[in-house]
Amino acid sequence: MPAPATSREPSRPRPKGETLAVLRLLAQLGADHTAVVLTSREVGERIGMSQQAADRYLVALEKRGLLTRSMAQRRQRLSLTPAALDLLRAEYHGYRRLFEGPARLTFEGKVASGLGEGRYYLSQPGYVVQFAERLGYTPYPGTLNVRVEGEALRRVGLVAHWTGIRIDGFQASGRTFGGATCFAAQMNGHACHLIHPDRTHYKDVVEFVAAVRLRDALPVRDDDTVSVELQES
Amino acid sequence: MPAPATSREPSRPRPKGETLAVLRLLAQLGADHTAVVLTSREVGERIGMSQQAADRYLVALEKRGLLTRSMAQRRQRLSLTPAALDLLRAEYHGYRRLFEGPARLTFEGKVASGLGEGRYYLSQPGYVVQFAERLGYTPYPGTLNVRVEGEALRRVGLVAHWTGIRIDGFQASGRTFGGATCFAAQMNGHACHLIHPDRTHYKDVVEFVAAVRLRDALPVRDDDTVSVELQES
DNA sequence: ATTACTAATCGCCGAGTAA
DNA sequence: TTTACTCGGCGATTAGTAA
Repeated sequence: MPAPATSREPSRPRPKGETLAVLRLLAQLGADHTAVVLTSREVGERIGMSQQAADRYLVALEKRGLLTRSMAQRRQRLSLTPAALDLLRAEYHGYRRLFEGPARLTFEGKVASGLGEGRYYLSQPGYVVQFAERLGYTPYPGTLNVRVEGEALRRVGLVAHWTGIRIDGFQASGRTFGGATCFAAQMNGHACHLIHPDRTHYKDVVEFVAAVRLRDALPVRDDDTVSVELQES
Repeated sequence: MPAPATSREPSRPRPKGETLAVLRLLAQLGADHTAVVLTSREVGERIGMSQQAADRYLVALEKRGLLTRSMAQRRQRLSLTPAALDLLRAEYHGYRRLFEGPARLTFEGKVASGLGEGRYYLSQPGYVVQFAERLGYTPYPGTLNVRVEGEALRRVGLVAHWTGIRIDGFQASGRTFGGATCFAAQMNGHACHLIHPDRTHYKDVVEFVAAVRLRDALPVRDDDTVSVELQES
């Protein structure tokens, strides 16, 4: 019998030991946006470990795809990968929440027409039962898509690190349906939820569900600009 | 021959292993403001370690003065000490600076008369030479004291975690002069520096130096309200 | 000088268990 | 049940070097 599908997909295994310290040091020295020239000895000194240990961390980080090393025989040029920055940002957000409380975010976007996928997914009982239970309502069977551009897109990407309401993936009809995380939102003042699928590949469109058909309730049509307020839970 | 006095006093030894993870977990569960009842097994589960390892961490944290445990024989009530929160806040600030850049802070306070100590310290050559070299000017031999109250006092306390311009301690005339950290500031629009001595015991008065006598340059007198803008470097 | 391998050592983890 | 000790094992770290 397989394990229950209650696993929380987006909670990565916590990086162990001084891995984060090394990544943070490199980021502080600018390896997040430019290549940085450092010897393993220098890295070790700053973290408080031997040259050998520092070197092993650097090698391990490269193997895990968190660090790019271009070895110039003498010295190595180090730069962090986007995955490493994601890791650091998740860590940052964990601390931020401690001292600043749940995050909020306001952005604007334009209503876009989807491909009708939303209706298909939101008619799957596996999703409906979870939405009803965890959001407190049965969503209207269809999503409202909002296209986000430019700087706002980057900000909206931060929700990937937020804690929200989990919707678990499941198997049905011989295929797999992925999980997602939901965040309470107000669109033009109307309560709804942003749906952030686990398998998101940095799109410029975000999806919303609500108890009613948002296009009628707001009301809005394609290309109308809407204002969204998000709240971490 | 002793080591050069260039040591940076306020950089603590980095906590090792999963110490920070345990502290952060406890803070997330509310141990920062209330006592939290948790078994060592529960702590271990959440961090991903055994009951024994978690227990060792709890015992070690208590020994280091970071955690208060009131053992009720069956279960322990855990609460973090201010020192632990300081540690977490320092960690938070390190990450914050990565993603948000140097911190800024604006507050108001009232000009207060000091005890004339400022003049004494600022006439010590050991300080003067460092100020001249690292601040870029020879300060007027006297500090302007500003009294801060209420919520602003808490915010000003955050500079303890900032990175600033170091002034190192030294020995002279048979006594010890402590180090300090300086931060660029604007008081009522006039450039100056806030001096944060290493040995500060949460006072409600902060000291400023400038190239000229600030009381004349602004001008201000005792009990006048001044507005200060701080900038991390 | 570097990086990074090997060997010896250290220390942390988890199992077992006492109180 | 708890907390928390001892002990065996193994992964991590450092010293010594090779390249």
